[in-house]
Amino acid sequence: MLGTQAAERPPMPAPTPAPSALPAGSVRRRAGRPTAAILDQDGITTAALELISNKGYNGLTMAALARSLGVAPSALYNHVASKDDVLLLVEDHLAAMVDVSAFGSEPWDVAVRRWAWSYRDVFSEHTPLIPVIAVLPVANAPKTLAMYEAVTAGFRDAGFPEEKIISAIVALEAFVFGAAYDVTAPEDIFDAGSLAEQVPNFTAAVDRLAAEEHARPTDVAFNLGLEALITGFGALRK
Amino acid sequence: MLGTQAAERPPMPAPTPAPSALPAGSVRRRAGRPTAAILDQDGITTAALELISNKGYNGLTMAALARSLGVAPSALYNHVASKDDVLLLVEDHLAAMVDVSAFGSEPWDVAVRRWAWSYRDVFSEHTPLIPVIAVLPVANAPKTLAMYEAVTAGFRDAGFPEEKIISAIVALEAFVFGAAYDVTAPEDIFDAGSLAEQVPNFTAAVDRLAAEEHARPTDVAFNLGLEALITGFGALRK
DNA sequence: GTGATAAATGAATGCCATTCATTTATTGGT
DNA sequence: ACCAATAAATGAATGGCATTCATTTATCAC
Repeated sequence: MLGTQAAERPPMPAPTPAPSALPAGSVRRRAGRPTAAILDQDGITTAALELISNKGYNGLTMAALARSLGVAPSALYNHVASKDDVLLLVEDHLAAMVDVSAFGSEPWDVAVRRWAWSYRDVFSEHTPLIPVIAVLPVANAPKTLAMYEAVTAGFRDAGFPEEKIISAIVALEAFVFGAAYDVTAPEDIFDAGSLAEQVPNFTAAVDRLAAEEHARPTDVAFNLGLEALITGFGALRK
Repeated sequence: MLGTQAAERPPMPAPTPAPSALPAGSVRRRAGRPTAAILDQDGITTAALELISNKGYNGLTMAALARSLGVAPSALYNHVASKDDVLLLVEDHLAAMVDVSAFGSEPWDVAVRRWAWSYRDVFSEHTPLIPVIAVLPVANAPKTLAMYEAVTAGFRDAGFPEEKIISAIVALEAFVFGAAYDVTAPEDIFDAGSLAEQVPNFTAAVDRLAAEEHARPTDVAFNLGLEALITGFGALRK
C-alpha cells in the first residue's frame, strides 16, 4: 500500500518537479480563468464515481477529486458548495441506474420486485451515501425524483389507494436501505465468539441457517422481507 | 457566530491560564500514572452519551470526550482502540435499552411489534451509529447479543422454523434501521419544488398524504411496513 | 525489592474540508 | 468598442480531526 503510493508520488522532488495537480505531461496552468472551462458538475460526478470505484469512499476526498481532474481543490468550490454536494451528485447519478422499467409493462408485484432488488444492488455498493440520501430534499435530485415518479405511477395504476402510496414507498425504501448495509456486512458478523454459550438459542439459529449453505444469506433475508412486504401491500389494492 | 465563539474562548491568554483539559477549579495533573485510575470503559461510555445528548454526534470528538472527562485525548487510547470503538460502546449501551420484555410474556406478534417500535425509537436518535452497527461483529457487543438471544428465543417459542429465524430478524432489523433514518428526515423532504410539474403522480400522492394530516407521517409508513412484515412472517410459523 | 505493566501527559503528525485573496477570461449592457 | 460584473481558476492559509509516540509515574506480581 504505502509502497504503491510512494511510487505514484515520490517523496523527493523530481529533477523537473511534477506539477502536483495536473495529469502527467501537461504544463502547470497559470492562475486566472482558463479560456475553456475545465470543470462542470457532470465531470465532477464522473470523476467522483471513478475515484469511488478505484479507491472506495475513503479515497473520495476533495483533494483527490481535484487531483484526478487536474485542478486545485479550491476550484471545485466554484461548482459545488461542499463535499455533501458532491455526494448528492453521485446519488442522483445512481438513482438513474435503478431499474423502474417494469412499472408500466409488468404486473405490480413483478415491478416492485425488480425495482427493490435493483435499488438494493445499486446502493449496497454505495452505503456511505445512505445517511445523505435519507435526509436530503428530493428537490435537488431530479433523477431521484424521476424514479419516485415512475414508482408512484406504477402503484397508482395498480389500484393502490392514493393516500397510502407514499407511505408504502417509504417503507419499502427503508427496507432497501437497511438491506443495503446488510450486504456489506462481514460473513462472520453473527459469530458470538466466546459468548456463544450465553446465547444458546441465537447460536443454534445461526448454525441452523449456516447448515443450509445458502450462497448469499443476505439475499435470503432480503427475499424473505421483500416478499412479505409485497404480499402485505398487494392486499391494499382496490 | 464568530463573535460568540470569541466570547466563549478569548483569543488572548487569561491572567491565570485555565488548564485546557480539566474541569474548572481543579489543578493540572502532572504526567504519569495517577494513584487512582480516572478512566474506564463505563465512564467513557457515559461521557460519550452525555456529549451526544448535548452536542450531537458532531460534538462527539476524541478531544471533546477527553475534555469532558478531564483528561488528555491520548489517555483515551489506553482504554479504547479508536473512535469507532467508542461508538461500539455507545451502541451496546443503547441495545440494552431496546424493549425485548414482551418476548416470553406476550403473543409473538405483540412482542415483535413492541421490540421493533422500541428499536426504531432508540436508534432514530442515534443514526450515525447505524453504519457502524451494520458491519460490526456481535462478538464485541454483549448487550446487543443478549437482545438477539431474547428475540431468537421468542421466535423459536412461537413455532418459527429454526432455519428462518435469523433471516427474519435480519429483515426486520434492516427495516428498523432504514426507518430510523426516515424519522430524522426533514418534513419537506418530498417537496419537489420547481420540478413538481414534471412529476405529477408523485406530487399528487405526496399532497394526498399531506391531506390526511397525520401527526407523524414517518410513523404511518413504519406501521404499514411493520404490520406487513409481521403478517407475512407470522404465516411461516408451524 | 525489582521488573513488567498500566495509565496518565504533552508534543507531534498528517489528513481533511473549506475559505480567501488574487489573477485572468468571458459576458452583457451602453 | 469599451467597461463593469461575473465566472473560473491558483495558491496559500486555517482550523479541526484522529491517532501515535516518547516520557513520566504508579501499581502489581513474583
